[in-house]
Amino acid sequence: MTGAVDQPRPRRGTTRLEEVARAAGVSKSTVSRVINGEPYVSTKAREAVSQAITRLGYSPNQAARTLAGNRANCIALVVSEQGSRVLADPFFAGVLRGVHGELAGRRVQLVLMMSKEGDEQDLVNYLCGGHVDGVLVISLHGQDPLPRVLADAGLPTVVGGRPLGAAGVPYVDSDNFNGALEAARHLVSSGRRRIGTVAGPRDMAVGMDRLAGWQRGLAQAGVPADLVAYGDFTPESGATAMEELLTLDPSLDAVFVAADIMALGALQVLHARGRRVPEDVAVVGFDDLVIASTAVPPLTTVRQDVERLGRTMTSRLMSELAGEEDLPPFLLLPTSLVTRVSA
Amino acid sequence: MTGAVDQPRPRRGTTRLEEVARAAGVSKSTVSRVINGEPYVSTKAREAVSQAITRLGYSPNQAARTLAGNRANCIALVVSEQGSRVLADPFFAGVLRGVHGELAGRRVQLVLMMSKEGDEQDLVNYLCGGHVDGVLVISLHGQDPLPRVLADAGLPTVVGGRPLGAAGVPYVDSDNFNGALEAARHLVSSGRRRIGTVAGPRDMAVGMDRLAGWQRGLAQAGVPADLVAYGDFTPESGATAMEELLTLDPSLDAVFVAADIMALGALQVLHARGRRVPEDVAVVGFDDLVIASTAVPPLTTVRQDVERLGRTMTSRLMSELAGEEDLPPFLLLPTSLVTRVSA
DNA sequence: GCCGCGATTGGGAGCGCTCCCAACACGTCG
DNA sequence: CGACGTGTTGGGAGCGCTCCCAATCGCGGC
Repeated sequence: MTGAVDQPRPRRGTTRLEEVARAAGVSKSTVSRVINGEPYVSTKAREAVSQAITRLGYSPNQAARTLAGNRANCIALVVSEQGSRVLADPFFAGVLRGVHGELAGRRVQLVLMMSKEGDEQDLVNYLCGGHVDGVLVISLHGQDPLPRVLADAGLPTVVGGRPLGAAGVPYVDSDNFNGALEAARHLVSSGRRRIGTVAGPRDMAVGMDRLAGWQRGLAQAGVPADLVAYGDFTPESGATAMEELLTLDPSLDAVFVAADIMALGALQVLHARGRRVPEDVAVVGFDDLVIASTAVPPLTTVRQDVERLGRTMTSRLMSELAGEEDLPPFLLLPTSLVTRVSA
Repeated sequence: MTGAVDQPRPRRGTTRLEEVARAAGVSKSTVSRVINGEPYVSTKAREAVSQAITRLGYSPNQAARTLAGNRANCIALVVSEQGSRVLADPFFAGVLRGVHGELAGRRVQLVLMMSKEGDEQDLVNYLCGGHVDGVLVISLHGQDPLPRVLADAGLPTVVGGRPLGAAGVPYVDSDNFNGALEAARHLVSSGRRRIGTVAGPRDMAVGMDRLAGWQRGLAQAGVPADLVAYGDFTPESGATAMEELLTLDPSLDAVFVAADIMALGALQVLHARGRRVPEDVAVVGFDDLVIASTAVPPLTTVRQDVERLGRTMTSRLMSELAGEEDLPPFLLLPTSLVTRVSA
């Protein structure tokens, strides 16, 4: 009916904890203690159990542990499906790698969930239903209420990227503001004076933070920050925004594009309009995607370490789950300017 | 000790099946039947239960279902960490989206696992330990024994991308051969005669299949297929291979690059060597990544639908889990040439 | 009017594990 | 010398669900 797995295959020949106990000549309790690294087990018993486990190829039944222990040994990574998929791809893959790397060695599984329009309630029910110990949310669009809801339900939650609609929920983000600030300074210090920006969407913190950094950088240098166009993290929107900027001020001599993927579109337009990069117009991107180095010309950009973002989110969550106190309400990861040819 | 979650929080206030039963005025059994869409429930009872579920926000405890039902309601997506990460990114994200989309509506969770050097045995133990009902493997490198091992252990397994080392395990792949064939034909029919290729690694089926398709295409036209250089699905390797080809035959007038990401490197080299694209050298890529359209010039390429690959893998696996018989041993998904500027 | 059979329902035994508690073996201390 | 720790062990009650089996309810046919 639901299309679920409905073929109840015969019980697989899994070795059970009890068999390990028998093989090691101890009780179930002792085996359990060894598995969970608890104290109060003699060295002798511990070794006997370890050997039995290896010999039998025993792997504890997660479902049973979860059920009995009231602990899922499992965290969820939730991705809001809304927002630009284009942005999502390399970003998401990087975060995922970080999350997974940080989880390696801990006996914690990762389940992946994507929130879709309409099934938010199902998602919340599931997450709050004790199936997971904590949640990592990658919130792509601004006012997503999900982190707030989860946190209010008492479920440990860490958000990737500053959430606009969930003040108070711990988050980890790249230092978008200072990255953009550095980009602006770089352009100013290389003698540019009419500096525009292709900003990200107004409803995303990442867009606003990079815009704010750019503004501050120009303001500090006494350069006007009036050339602003908005895109949505697609190449096409980058192209459109670039055309807007050229219309606003044909004498523009530099542009900070708030994402490499949009910078590709911008470069195309500059190319088509006969502007040489970097001679006529300098371009700085953001993210340092793989393709930044193969752009024509190779793109100067602000590097953010997305994999580290994933790792940091995870370790922050695990610390909370381990009961650590006085954890920071947010963490900002450093960004750095990568100078190539375009600026 | 293991760094696992070790704070046994107090039991969360989850509503249980029994409470639903009481609220609906029926027995646990009846509620269970409703949840699982089983027959032999009166309309009246079914409705009462449904209402109670909604009202109480009930979500069944997966751990308990798994434990009792001997069925995990969960499949694993395993990614071999080896192989090019660059290739992995957009490919992986696309597959994942497909898998997830296909799973939507089925009560099946997706857990993500990456195989790392050294912990293969743990992975196999875990997967074969009854924690998952089936496995999707994205096998990036050639002779990975994992699919074979899983299949031999009786665990339903579907591989994404033709596996070299696991004959007999069902797989889904894009039709790399015919895609490359079409690319070669396109180049021939546009008058090119010295056509090279930047092939993928020799130990990956995707590399060999695309190479074979290109060879066949040229052979059918009576054009020599002697200009071959190999890359590893990174832009840098694409650049190096392109230089090789130019050295092999400076009069080359077209190149089929077996991946867009390598094509970017190739374009850079052609640019640097003063060859105009497509006037002097035509370039066809493969994959149709987002960045293909923003390359300079926009890249003609063979499109493969990675998301559909993920969907197809999943539905194939679910069919098997549902006990369907006579399922195809493999499935090839069509590819199509997307003509832009570069060829 | 009684029987049989299909449609429905309820009861309860586990699934494999964790965790609480009691039991025991040694010391040491008063 | 007995009371009292500290370290170590085993036993057994559930965790929330599924699934088997038995009980019940109609209802048409003989």
